Amino acid sequence: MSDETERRLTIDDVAKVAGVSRSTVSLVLRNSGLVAERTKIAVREAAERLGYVYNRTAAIRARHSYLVGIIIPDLTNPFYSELTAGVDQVLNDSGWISLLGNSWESSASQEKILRRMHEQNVDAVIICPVTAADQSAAENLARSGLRVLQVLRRTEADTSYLGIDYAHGVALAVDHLSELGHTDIVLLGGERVYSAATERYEGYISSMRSHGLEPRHVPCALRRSAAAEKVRELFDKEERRPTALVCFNDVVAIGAMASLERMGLKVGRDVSVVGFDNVADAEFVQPPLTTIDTHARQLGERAATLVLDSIRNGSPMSATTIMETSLVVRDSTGKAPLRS
Amino acid sequence: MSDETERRLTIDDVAKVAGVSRSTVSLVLRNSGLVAERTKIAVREAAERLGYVYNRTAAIRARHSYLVGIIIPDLTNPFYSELTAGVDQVLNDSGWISLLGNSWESSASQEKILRRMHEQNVDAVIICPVTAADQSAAENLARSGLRVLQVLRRTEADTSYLGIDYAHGVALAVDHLSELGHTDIVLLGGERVYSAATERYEGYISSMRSHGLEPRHVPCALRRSAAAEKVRELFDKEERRPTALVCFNDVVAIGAMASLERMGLKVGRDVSVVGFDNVADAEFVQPPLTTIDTHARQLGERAATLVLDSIRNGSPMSATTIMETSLVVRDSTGKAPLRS
DNA sequence: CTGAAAGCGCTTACAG
DNA sequence: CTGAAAGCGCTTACAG
Repeated sequence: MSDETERRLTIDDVAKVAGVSRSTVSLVLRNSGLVAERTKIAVREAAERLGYVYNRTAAIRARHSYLVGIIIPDLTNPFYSELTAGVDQVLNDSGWISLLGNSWESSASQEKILRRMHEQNVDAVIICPVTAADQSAAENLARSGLRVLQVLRRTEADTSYLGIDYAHGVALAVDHLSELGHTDIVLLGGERVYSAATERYEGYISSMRSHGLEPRHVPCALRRSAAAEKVRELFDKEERRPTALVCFNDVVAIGAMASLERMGLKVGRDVSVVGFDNVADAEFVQPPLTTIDTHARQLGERAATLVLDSIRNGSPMSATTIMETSLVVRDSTGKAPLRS
Repeated sequence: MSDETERRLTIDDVAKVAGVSRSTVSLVLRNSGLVAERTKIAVREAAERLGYVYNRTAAIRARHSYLVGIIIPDLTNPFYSELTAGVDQVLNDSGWISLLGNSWESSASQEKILRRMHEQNVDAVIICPVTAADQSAAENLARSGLRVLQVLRRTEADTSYLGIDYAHGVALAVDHLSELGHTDIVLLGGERVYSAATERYEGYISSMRSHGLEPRHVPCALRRSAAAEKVRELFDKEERRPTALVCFNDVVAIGAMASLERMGLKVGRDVSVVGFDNVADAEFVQPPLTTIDTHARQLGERAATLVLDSIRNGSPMSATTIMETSLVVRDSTGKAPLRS
């Protein structure tokens, strides 16, 4: 049928075959109400028969690019892959497609990705900004003229924000442990200073205070291995061993649990551990992890929905949306051991 | 500085300020060697000062779109998120950007994504095709004129392929268990028929035979919960309990282990479990999981590299590339228990 | 080395 | 309802 010369078919080819003008084909392809039903059918048939593929790239005068960027710091963290899957799902269902950017917490690569997405003319970008975001990065974000929704972390940049009530989530964890009789409850994780960390921290401090307990924060990097090591140090010396750990997220909790088991401490009996996120594995580690569910998938879906509504209506997004968390009790938490 | 009327700046604006022609600006932006150094500097300064952002979308005559699609069946599986992170990394480093598509194993949505990526004029697509891929989907893939690289799964579609030596990987697992004295070794997982499943299956069968052992395959869906349930059924009755499980992947293994522990069986002593992939959590579950490392990240990097080389040189990709796996021994495997 | 002109494959008024 | 013309913001020969 077609020659070797791989020329991509154009709207004009379709027009010729269908016996209409280029404008009419264009209208049909975008499903305009202006065109007669018969004409539509003829055009669609011609396009189908020829194997024509619409070239959105050439539609530079169109209102939308149907591209939305999603920038996250670490796709490898199950929380973020879940979030990304949620975003992608909703975008796809609506005819949009996601441009992915994994920044690895590097503000340099975040900047690069952001610019490239801008160049590709994205209709919006959903971004969980890197913790090290310098002022200028934040400024650029707001000034760019891009429609941007920050998620999970809130920087100086004056854009819309979709977040989680971290403070309340941590309070749920502390309340749960306090009810079980724990008094030495350590907050594990979070070295850097950024909103998602300080909100957790403040939630922890104030809920410890409200129970009349003395807070203790042990900062650590958000990797399984770093958490494992920190916990080893923490329990190495006999004195001041906490009886419970509130972890920054499930990844930290899983690292911590592995370390405790290796030291011969039984999680859920000798030491209680609470995670944060309710990642897919949380239910299947040993013992199953008590955690604060942050509903990653729904969060992603929500982010995409907010952004799409705004794109389609040309309306601004609501400035701030906060989602609630919930406590999921499993076996990694139990009654506080008796004081020895 | 700029008015309210959010008109995006064009190359002409830059040209005017820099005092050169539009063509010259275009050449500078693409870093052509044709332009004098002084001119380049002047143009770049003007662009910078104005805050001009290149509009790649309008460059419809350019050779590349700088977009590469990556389509996977489940971003939520840590293996795929690792793979995707690898792809994204390499693409970003080279100035490309990834268009993400999560098909959720649905061939309908795979088709939609593929078409949308084609419409967006991607330079290539890296795809792990859905298992249910019908003939027509595969045909389309090959005929589309798109540059496509299939990864992990090989369909009828006649495109380049980057895969893993699954058969050998499974054989490594069986050899390991056989050396530990196991004879009742079950292959757990893989219901559907597609290359990555049959290759594992064949590797299992032939290596069991070579050890003079009787193979037994227990199909099950590739989710933690499904695996947990299948294992419960399998160990429910006293007779014919296997002493070792070779799992389709780590997700299955983690589900299986959770179930065994719940039944009071000690993994690594009563039952040995081998996973597949060496996912990040494998090292941190209890007990740490013996598994076959499929090097997901490197695989993704390799896929991106193959595709980029082909894009840049306009050369075809090598038809088939197969990567090797390696055995990682941890505590989930141990000597076969004595026959009771 | 640089610019004027034509072109890419669409969309958008506008006329009928 | 449909088509001819102009336009989008770039790139690409081509001339000098």
